[in-house]
Amino acid sequence: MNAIAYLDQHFPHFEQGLKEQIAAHCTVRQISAGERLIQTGQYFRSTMLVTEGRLKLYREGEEGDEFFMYYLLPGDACALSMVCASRPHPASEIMAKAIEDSVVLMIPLQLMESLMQEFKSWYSFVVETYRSRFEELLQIVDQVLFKALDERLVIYLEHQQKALGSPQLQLTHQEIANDLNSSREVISRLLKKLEQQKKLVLHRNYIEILPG
Amino acid sequence: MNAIAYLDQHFPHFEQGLKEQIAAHCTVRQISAGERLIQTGQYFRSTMLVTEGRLKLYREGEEGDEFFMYYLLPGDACALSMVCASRPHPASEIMAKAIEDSVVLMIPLQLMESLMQEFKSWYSFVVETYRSRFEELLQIVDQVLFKALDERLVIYLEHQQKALGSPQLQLTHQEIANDLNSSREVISRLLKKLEQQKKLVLHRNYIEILPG
DNA sequence: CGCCCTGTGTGATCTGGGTCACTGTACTTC
DNA sequence: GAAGTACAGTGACCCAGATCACACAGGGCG
Repeated sequence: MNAIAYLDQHFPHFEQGLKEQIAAHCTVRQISAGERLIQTGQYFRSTMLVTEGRLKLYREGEEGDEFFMYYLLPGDACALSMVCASRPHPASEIMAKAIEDSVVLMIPLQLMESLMQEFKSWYSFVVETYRSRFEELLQIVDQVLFKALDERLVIYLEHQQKALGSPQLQLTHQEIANDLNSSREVISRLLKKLEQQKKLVLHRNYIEILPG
Repeated sequence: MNAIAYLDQHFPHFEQGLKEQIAAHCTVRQISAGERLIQTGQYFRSTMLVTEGRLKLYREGEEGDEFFMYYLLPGDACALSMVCASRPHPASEIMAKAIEDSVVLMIPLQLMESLMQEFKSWYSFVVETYRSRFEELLQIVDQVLFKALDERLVIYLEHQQKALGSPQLQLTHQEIANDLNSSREVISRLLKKLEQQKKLVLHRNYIEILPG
């Protein structure tokens, strides 16, 4: 599948000319499940549009802790690759990992400015991407600040359900603990509590969210 | 003082035409010390440029908790007013408070897009503002996530010193506790510890940061 | 001067959640 | 089917930080 076809499929609201320009200059990159896309401490040289698969975006702490922030799904752009990219900068401090085989279009940064000026739909897309990531980040800030772990866990599970599009979540307790920067035992206990409250059922290797 | 004069003083890198356009459409707003500028739950209708004074920007939790995020100083723009503004949106969930008598230029949102297209210096300014606030927010996230309170307090004090431009910080322990979403007693104890480490001297109503 | 009010110091206690040390249970591989 | 290897459950313990309950100091003001 070529760049234009991907763009048609996941970015249908882009003008034709915009799609052509992107296609002419971008490179299509395949990422296999488990692979890391952005490494902490690495420069950006391109903006990324996700067209296939599912990526998880993490914030990395200094001691190698990883904290899950959000998913990138087809049709999404990595706001960070736009933002941090805009000028040379020491370290990105974020990390993206593909959890499925994925495809991203890499748009060289130099193109950004002219696309912004030439195409209204690109301008709005970029601004909207900024806006929504910014807001997401704000959400994260006050979850971490103001909410206890049990509440954060519930929100996390809801997120997963939405992003994965299924009430069966293929997650181990250990993974959840990593994503929330907590520990397995604590997550196990909290999950058990939620099970008792009939909000979910625990199985081996997956969790079933009950509706309601 | 009129808008052009303010712009000349604090935004000298703007093109002349840009300054004129802004001056022609913005309104100059005076805010007195202690006044709140943005209320949680309120829509934005303009982007703000700070030209005088000092504003503190808070994130508000659901139960009325306030968490200090950063200062807005002359020459700064409120990234949030750009971001959230870009489309009607339920609630801002952030709050700005003037700690000195301040002046801001309010630029109507409709102007944004044409300014972006017409003026390179405006485009870079906006992108750079996004970038730096985004990064600040990321810093905040991992401070809160990965650092203990004593370390966060040190960072906070450094911030204050930089933003206020003086090693005498006119802050009560209670204020600091509010800003860090902690409690007075804990802050008092930690400050005492820092005093014992000769990093600062505690006085009534102000804290003196020792160099080094 | 005594009164009050704001800011500060300090101990006692409580609790969420992290850590340690296990046990138990499925599933895989040979 | 035995052994090894993820995953999951559970108790005991610890600690940062919150909360409570004070006591006290300085500064204004009648």
